[in-house]
Amino acid sequence: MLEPFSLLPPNASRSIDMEDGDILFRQDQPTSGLYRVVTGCVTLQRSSLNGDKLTLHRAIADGLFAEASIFSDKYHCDAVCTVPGRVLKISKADVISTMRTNPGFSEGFTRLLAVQVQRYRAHIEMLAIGSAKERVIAAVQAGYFDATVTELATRINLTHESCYRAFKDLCEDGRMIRTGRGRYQLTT
Amino acid sequence: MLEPFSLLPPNASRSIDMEDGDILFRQDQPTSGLYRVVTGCVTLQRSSLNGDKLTLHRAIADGLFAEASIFSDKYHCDAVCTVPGRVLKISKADVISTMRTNPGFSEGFTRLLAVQVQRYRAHIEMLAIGSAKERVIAAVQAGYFDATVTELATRINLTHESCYRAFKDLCEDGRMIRTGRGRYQLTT
DNA sequence: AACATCATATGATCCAAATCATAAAACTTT
DNA sequence: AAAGTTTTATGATTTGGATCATATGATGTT
Repeated sequence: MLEPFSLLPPNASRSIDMEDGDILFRQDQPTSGLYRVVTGCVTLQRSSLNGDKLTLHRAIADGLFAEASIFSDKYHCDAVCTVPGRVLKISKADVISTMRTNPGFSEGFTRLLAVQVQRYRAHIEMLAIGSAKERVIAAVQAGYFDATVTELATRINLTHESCYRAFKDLCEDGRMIRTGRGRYQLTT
Repeated sequence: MLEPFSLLPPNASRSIDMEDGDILFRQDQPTSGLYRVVTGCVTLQRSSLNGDKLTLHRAIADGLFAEASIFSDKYHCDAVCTVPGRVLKISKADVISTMRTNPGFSEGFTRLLAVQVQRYRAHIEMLAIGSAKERVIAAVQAGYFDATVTELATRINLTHESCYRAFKDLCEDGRMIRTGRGRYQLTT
């Protein structure tokens, strides 16, 4: 995918190192930009009236967050660093002005969001699959199994134990084959 | 939310009645537009090499689908009617030309997608909540409980039985109150 | 080289949600 | 008014995934 943010002026983004617990923005603060995670993790959360926190998103490497801030006066949640690392802050003013002057950027940004919508929908359908085995199959078909079994498991709301067992059972069923330690692939 | 599609020329969309099993488009067909469901349900699915189908999305009343077709030459999945009803087909050519000539439309469309991304992320985090009771609480806080308990249950991947029991337990815990038959609301 | 950490892997046990069953109230439809 | 359907509701039972425990190979650090 073409990266629309490369079309922004060179000084539109700023690198920010973050420590555990650092707050990038708070709910109701005026919006100043969107972010891209380079390393680490940022958790977006909203505090309810009584005090308990609702996690809205956890952004990890290469993930954008607060895209909607471009269209809003205030951030609608808090952004807290939960794994130390680095983020790129992308200036709202620059995004807006570039959107108005550069149709390529505007279209690229819109496409990027459209593709994300597509992926999230597919992901939500995958999470609706009741059986661990079938969910693992769907996830592998969707190309989710690019790294470790543990990471795959977390992504599809399974424990790593259940995920290993699903792989094992699927191999016994002949629907997958073990190609090495922690390596499984679909048959057919 | 402002409805960007109201900015399209009057003849940009076309109403289509659909019966169960009707196919609105097939994978690899050239893209001609995106759709809005008026009534009924359209399932987007991709057929894998062996033959079994992977559901990517089920669009219901007021839901848009195939937004990414605007940026793609071919549909990347099949769209099949699974509950009879009616859809509005929105012409790709008109969307593209309006995006290029009307900044308000372009911005509105982008915002619409950004808000959807936001919602889907929050939804995915909600589905990661292990306990039925906590998931129900999060769903109610997010404003999901606007209709029936059964509908809420389906949205958050619970059976209606488990959802009723969660409500009951939460009332016993004093975290919710029953305000009538099938009516529950948060305390605090 | 020694040590720590992480991913892989599987066995044993537990438990919460699914499933199955039933029923009454509410609401459609005929 | 009767019949059918949907929603609400809860009890009994089952089961699949979570949890807990353990171990080994791989990787990374001092």
